[in-house]
Amino acid sequence: MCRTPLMEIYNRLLDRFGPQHWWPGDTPFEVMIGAILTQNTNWQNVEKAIGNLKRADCLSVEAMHGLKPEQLAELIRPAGYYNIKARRLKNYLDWLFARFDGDLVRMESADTYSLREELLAIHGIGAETADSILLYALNRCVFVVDAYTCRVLARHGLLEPEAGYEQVREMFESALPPEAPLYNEYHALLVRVGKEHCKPKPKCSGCPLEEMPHEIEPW
DNA sequence: GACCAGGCACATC
DNA sequence: GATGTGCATGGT
Repeated sequence: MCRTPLMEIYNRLLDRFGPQHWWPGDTPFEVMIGAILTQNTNWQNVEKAIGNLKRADCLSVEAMHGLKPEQLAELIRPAGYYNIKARRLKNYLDWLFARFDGDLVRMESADTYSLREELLAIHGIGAETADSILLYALNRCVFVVDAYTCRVLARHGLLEPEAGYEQVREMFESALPPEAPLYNEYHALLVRVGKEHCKPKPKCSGCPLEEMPHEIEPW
């Protein structure tokens, strides 16, 4: 059994919270759209926006691509930053059509890291959004780092305060077996424990990582 | 009313 | 390269 600190943390979180069944989304496309809509936004607000898109029958590659930016903005208004996000969604859809003719099946055949580079080149798609799409929509073995990941690890002294996104991602990917279901569950668990026990302020309480075994130390 | 939420791009120094 | 700012809704 793998006993690295990061695996130990994972096992603790899984014991405490159980499987999180992420990402909430019915289809890979819905997951992709949710990844963009949730940028710096509460998931509850994203659900309202996705609900609007579904009711308008616009939660498909073709339908959304056919919307004008202002129409899309109105539908996603509850998710906040709606003008910016409408533009970002359009940029993503434009790329999907330019690169794969809007066909997600064709997207599946692309290499993970060349796909990652292409996603990062889209205006409005940053590292976390790209990796969320790769892991949660396409089941690629890429660890998603987010604000919760950094906050939880930093709060427990497991991260250098100045660690950047790529550094944290590589830390996880080099410490864990390369299994997408593991990455999926781990990130979801970090969000869960972050939401419930690691508020920005005051300090966290009742966190299952508070009483880590002695052998688990910062690296 | 203040704070927070599963970022990102851009301006400025 | 580091730091600050705009983008915006909705829940607590």
